[in-house]
Amino acid sequence: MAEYILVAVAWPYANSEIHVGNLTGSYLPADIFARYQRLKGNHVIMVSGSDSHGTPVTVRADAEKTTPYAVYQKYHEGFIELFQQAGLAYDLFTTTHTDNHFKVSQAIFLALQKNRYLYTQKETQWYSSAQKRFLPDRYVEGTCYICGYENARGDQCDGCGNLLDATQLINPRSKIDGSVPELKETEHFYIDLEKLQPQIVTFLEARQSYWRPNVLRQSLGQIQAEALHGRPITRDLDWGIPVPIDGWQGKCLYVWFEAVIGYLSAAIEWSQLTGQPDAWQNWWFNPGAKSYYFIGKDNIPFHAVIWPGQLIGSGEWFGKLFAGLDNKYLTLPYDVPANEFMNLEGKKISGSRNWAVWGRDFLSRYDPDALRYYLTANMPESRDSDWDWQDFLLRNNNELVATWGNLANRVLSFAYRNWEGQIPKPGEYRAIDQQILTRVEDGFKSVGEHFDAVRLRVALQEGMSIAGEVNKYLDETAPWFEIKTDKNAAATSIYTALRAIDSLKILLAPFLPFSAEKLHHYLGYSGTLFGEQTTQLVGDSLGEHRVLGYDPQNASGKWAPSQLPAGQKLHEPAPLFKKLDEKIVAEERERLGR
RNA sequence: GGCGAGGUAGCUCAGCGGUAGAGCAGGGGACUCAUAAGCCCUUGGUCGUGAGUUCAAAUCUCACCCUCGCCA
Repeated sequence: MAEYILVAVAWPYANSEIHVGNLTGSYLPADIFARYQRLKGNHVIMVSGSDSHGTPVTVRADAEKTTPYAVYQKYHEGFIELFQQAGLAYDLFTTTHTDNHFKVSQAIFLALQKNRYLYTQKETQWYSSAQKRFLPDRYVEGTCYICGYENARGDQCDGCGNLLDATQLINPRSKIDGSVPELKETEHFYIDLEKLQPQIVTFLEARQSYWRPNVLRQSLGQIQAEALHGRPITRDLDWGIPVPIDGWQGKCLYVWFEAVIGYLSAAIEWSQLTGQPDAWQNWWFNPGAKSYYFIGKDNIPFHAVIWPGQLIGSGEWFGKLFAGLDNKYLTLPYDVPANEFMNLEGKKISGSRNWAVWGRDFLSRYDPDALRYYLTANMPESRDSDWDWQDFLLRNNNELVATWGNLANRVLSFAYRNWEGQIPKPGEYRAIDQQILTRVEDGFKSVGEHFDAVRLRVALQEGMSIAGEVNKYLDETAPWFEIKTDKNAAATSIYTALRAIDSLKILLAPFLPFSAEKLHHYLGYSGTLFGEQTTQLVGDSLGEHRVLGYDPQNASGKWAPSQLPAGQKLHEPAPLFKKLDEKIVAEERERLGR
């Protein structure tokens, strides 16, 4: 029976470009997983969007003498362009700056309040009278009250490494304009995580048998070591979602609180845009639906602890307030397969120092499947990994091109040339033919199991090792000899090999969608394996936002072994991948850090 | 500072109590359908450091060092 699968993907912050570390950390694994689930015939929605609010966007806007709105729009457009080029097939990639998201976030806030999981608390914070706004801790600099270091940030001192209480800084000054701030009292809403803790623990315990150990320790382990405490969910800011309470003008929901709600609001927006307004409930009000959250390790506490807390705390009230339905509870995360980080040439990726491989820049010189292959083969699933240009070159040339691309190409071109451009008709299968076909067909089970457990590296490895065995099969049957003496035997070998690559095409399609479509075409099929990426401009009271979508209508790929029909007309084949020149290694390294 | 993850062949990683494994790179060989790709054979490691438990430790315990994340 088809399952409802929600693929929830981290929301990129709309104040910087996306680099390969971001891609391999969450966006790419999510897409690979979603494509697999689509091939399986499950009901998949993959959603995310630009995280558009918060101080960093405002600060950049000030620096560039523009508006936060313009800053977020600029990066948002760039994200959509990149995701199209990289084949990241979101059912909806939207933004947090929409009427819909505002409404949904406010409803979650109110539901938490109805259930008495919110409280307010007064505190003092640095206030810039010059700018007429409160300053977040990290935008205040001053002398460290512990070590005397003069350029300590409000949240942490780079001199002694201690975390600081910003209000105790000596000689404070605004990092934004250098003005001297003053302490001022302010009041904020808090989410009562202490009260939610027992339910959060129950939620985590129910999932500990299959969650990744690093995720479990950062969530359940952390809580067991140290109890949860309340956390502020509002800020003194005007760029964001207003607190939906009278008398709270000028305050907004804290970004971390509202951005995660995007997983829910994006599903709702997707329903509306596709003309099925209640469809989101199949994922969000369905205890049988499975939601997978693809995020980086820095986000584990938010997704494995606090977000479930927000959902649990909303209880029945979200359904009542937002949809007028009783007795509906929001679906809790099924899995949070968080990845570690990717470094670059042995050093931490740093955007500000340009120590990064940027997604769009990379794709202006190389193909998306080459990127997807390397990032999957090297995905930081269980520990930090490293992007190394030499390694990229070697893996591209020796694995992707040599093992898989060359296999497809040698089989296709041999068939095309010797059987008038058609799939040859095989004779009786010999033991060796049966053996390789069984091996390939078993791949749907073995690779599938790895996918189900979100072990993408191993899934790819298994697929590639099957490709290796088909190469061996060809060497053993040697159809280029057979054809000289027994064309029928050669036809059997080549048909078998074609059928094997037809299956491998599907096994590898989630990783390598562009070349899989090419191969699908060369093999003479007319449809496409996957649907199409689309964009559209949506208007609401906050302005216009472009969204990236996915139209599955023409998707014909199925997670099942090949039934390749003999006699089918082939299209003239060409290599699936490009071999790269050794000189790119030095060239690319030269660009870094400049 | 507290919690957590990781440190195994040149590179990427698996193994997690019982004579060190895979892929790629390196070396050699037979072939030629193929993007000089594929196939066969092969070199290579005192498993971060030090100590302990055990008949036996990469695998368990403790300390320390290095990298990374989270929290206050």
